[in-house]
Amino acid sequence: MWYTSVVSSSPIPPEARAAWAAQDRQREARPELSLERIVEASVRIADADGLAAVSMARVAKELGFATMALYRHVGSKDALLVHMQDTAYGEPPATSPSSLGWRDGMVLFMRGLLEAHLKHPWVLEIPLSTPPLMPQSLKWMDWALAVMTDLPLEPFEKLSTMLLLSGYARNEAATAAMIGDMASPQNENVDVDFEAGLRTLTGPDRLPAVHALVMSGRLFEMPAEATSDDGDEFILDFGLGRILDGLEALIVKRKPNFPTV
Amino acid sequence: MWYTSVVSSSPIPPEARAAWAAQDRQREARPELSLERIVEASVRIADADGLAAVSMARVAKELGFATMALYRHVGSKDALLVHMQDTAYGEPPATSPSSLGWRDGMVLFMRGLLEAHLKHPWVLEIPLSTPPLMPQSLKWMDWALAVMTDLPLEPFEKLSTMLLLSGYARNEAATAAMIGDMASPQNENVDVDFEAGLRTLTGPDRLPAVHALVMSGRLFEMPAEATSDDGDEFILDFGLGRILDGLEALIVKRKPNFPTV
DNA sequence: ACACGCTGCGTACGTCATACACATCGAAGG
DNA sequence: CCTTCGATGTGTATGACGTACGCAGCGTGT
Repeated sequence: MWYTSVVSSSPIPPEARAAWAAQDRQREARPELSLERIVEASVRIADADGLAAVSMARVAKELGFATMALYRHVGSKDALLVHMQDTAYGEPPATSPSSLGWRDGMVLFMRGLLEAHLKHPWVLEIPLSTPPLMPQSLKWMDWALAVMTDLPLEPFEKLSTMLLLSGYARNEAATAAMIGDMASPQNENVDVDFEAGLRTLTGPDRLPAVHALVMSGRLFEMPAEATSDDGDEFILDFGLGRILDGLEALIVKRKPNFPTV
Repeated sequence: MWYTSVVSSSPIPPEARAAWAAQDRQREARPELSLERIVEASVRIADADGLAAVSMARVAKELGFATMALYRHVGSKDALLVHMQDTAYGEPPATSPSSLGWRDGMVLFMRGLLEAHLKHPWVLEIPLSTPPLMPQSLKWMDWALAVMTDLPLEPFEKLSTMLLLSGYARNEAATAAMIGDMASPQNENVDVDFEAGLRTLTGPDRLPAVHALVMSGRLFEMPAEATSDDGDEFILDFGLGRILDGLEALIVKRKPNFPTV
């Protein structure tokens, strides 16, 4: 209290003070700290150097602020991670969901989420800890539910379907990160280490089923038939095809004449 | 060198030295440090106090050794986490996989893995970073592949199916941890917070599809029809049913007469 | 003119993984 | 029996990290 009054009558003349203040303000010409800027910087760091490189200190330095300044906007590092996660999902497809058949729509949904995960692989290191109530999560959710509007499914079933496919996308991304694109269209790009590992760890008596599989020599061979026989579609991920076929089975059981596109 | 000779002719008489050595050996009556004991202690701590409580210091104290002693057996904390993860999976079902129909078998596979995750929820916080070459992972994999031995599927497809279902189990566990058993048979035990959150965050213009769904008031109502009409099966998780139906569709396309049990 | 609240800052603390040098001990080999 | 060696356990020290806390400066409303 008395300290401020001392400062106001300090040897520093008011002009000098104003000049310094202006300089300070210029330094504040950096666009001001905000949650958005913090999250965006964190995502940039994670994209470049991995999630482990995202420390409060590093993020602050990236923005030109002191470490503790971040806490005026984020609460905790865990909160920051949640924001990063949601940001990484990005926007759902621009295509209007109502303009698509349910099958194409759900494929687009899953593929879009998968791409988001591949673009920001570090999301896989952030555990799913909160219910999906964040903005981007909800936008994707809304998009998927819009695709399913007319399907003869209960609300609960639509929600489950959406969770099934988003979970599948996350799993595919994790599998891809682990094994190296085993399930991707171009089947050449296979991490041989996994197969070699299986080969040395198994034997006719040790994990015989795995052994038989890996010894077939065709573990990473895509069945030619797997190309969609609907016509012109490209090769689907195996699991995605199964899930959608299973959904279709339920739909036609409910409404035999329902269009299966 | 000279130091030891000084010790051997130190003021401490040989009897005393022997006595002290014996005492030391008694102290070593603790069963000796080993990878197994370290992992087991870590799992115990995680089960009791969560994964965050698992620090090298805490694990060492639990076993009565010094912190750094652990590094003679584990290499790094990340390695320890991988071991914990694999341990948490436990043993695959005791039931012989060949004694089961493929559908029952795959249900058992998924449910077993799901149970393992629910018993050790912290596995969800450990990212899947290595290809599944650890012992328990491979045992589960072998069990699932054994179930699928006679199915008319390519090796690649069997592997994909197994990954699809194990990933689904992990997702269900994550969803259960987040939302609170939404997809479980007893539909009473629902985390209302999620629904309430959706209700306040959405509106007719804001995320309309989600809004419509949550306003139906029947979001967490299980459709009565979802009880299996195959006969005596209990209510399946929705997603599991879809996946298996999709698999069945592929199977009957390959071999129309193949038994669908 | 002053008080208040908001934002940013600097210091300080406790925790963590882990590098490194050392001690102990049993086994091997002369 | 003495020496050597490799394996195992220990103690200390370091650097990074998240974050509690109190202060400073600015803008706004009285």
